Amino acid sequence: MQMEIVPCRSCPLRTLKTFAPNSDAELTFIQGLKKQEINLGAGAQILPEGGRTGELFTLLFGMAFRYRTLRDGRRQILNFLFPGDLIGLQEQIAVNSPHGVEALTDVKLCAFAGDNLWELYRKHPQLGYDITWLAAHEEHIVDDNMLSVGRRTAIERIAMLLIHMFKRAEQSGLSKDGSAPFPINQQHIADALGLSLVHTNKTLRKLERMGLHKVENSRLRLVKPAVLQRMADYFAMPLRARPLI
Amino acid sequence: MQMEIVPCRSCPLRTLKTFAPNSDAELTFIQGLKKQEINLGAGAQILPEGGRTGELFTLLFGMAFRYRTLRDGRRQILNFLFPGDLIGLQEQIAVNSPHGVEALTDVKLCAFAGDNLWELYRKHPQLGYDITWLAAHEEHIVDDNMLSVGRRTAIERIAMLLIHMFKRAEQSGLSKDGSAPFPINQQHIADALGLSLVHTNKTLRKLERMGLHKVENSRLRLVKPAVLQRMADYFAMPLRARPLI
DNA sequence: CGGGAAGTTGACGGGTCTCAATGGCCGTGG
DNA sequence: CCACGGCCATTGAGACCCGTCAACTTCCCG
Repeated sequence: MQMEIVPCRSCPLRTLKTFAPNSDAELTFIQGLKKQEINLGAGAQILPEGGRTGELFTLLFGMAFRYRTLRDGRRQILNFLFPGDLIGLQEQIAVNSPHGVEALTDVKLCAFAGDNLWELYRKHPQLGYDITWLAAHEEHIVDDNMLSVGRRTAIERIAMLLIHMFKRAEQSGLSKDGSAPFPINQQHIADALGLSLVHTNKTLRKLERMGLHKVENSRLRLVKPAVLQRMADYFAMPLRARPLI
Repeated sequence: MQMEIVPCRSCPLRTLKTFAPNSDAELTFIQGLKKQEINLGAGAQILPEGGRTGELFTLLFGMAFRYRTLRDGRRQILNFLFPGDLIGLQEQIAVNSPHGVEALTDVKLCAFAGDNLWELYRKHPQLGYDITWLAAHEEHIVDDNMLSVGRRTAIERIAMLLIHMFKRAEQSGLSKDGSAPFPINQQHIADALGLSLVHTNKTLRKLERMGLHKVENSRLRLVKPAVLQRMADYFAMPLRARPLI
């Protein structure tokens, strides 16, 4: 899993138009914050639920998800994480991490010491603003999921999840030839949508039989995106270019 | 509804131990940001869903809620807002407000011009950090609700909501004599928990008949908080004193 | 006294859950 | 090379939680 460390300046993510450019001074500073690069395998716990690491990560490569569980094991996936997403911000405000983060694929993380965060705000206010932006953006995604889980029917929820995963992968430069990586199983989908595994399977198959999407080799293809969007009452908001720390 | 404007320095909220103190310079700066004080009646739209005001508010007095709706009218309440909560931060990252905010009681708002936000980060990085804290904290609350809506049963959800509302009111200095303001009707509860109105009513009555709580005169009293907490698998995280902008 | 909003209750139907069994795929070890 | 086990996907049957429909009451306020 070990690979040479990439300088922030030539981070491959920065070539994507999804991300806003940073000044030279900012890049130098970010590089200074970077403590190490961490590679983990699929299934690894990036943050333990209820634990504490004090570290802050940026996901550089791969996918992951945030989750919480009840004592009897029921699990709720809060949102999925894509390259460029920040991990561990909520830990900064609480004594313990309120949620766990688990890798879906092999991942590469950029690790910062959490106690450097204050220095960032002081020396580079723009980067502070960017972190707020990322926090607000993640909340927006959770809001989206909340609307699904609370008020959409099972078939609408699944349609929504398919669209959402596809769009996010596209924005992260992960899709090609009209298909996006889809490294999750039906249990993940069920836990993200507040459904049972069995009902998730049946609903997913129904959509597939209707010819709206296809999953092959852990890749997702939206065959009739317009129908899916109508079904899910999907509406995307235009966003600023997102910051990358 | 009009009342005289309170200087931030003598804001009654600042006497609560819930909130972290600010330096003199910060208070002066915050006072400078303050554009006006706005009073609205119960039921007023503070932020229109899908609209745009560009303003940022702090809720000084009263309660409100954030929500999103589907085109056919299904509504999901994302979280409830208490004094000290920031309103409109997500608007800063998007072209339009992704959610609506509605007043539950008569409210008093402290209005800032949204485009001053950048100045705040530049001149008072600590306040920038505080805003990130508030954003992360609100996300944590939405995470909590997400776990309820996705994975708790109806009775567990309602127990959770009762505990949560009570604790939040306590922290905001709103409770007295062991009872907290409860300015919401059963439709609000249903929309917050992803339940139907009828089922919410039946479940709420069941808890009341079990003698676990009481609602009288729009005030909530937890009669057997320990039982409710066990029922809901409730666990509160210790937090830093929260910032107040 | 009238009317509307909110709460309450019963009956019924259905969407979703649970239980259970089967098959495919794949890595491992004999 | 094949047997085996484990993970995942799939499917059917039946139960139950929760939604919908509808009627009625209570409360408040004009």
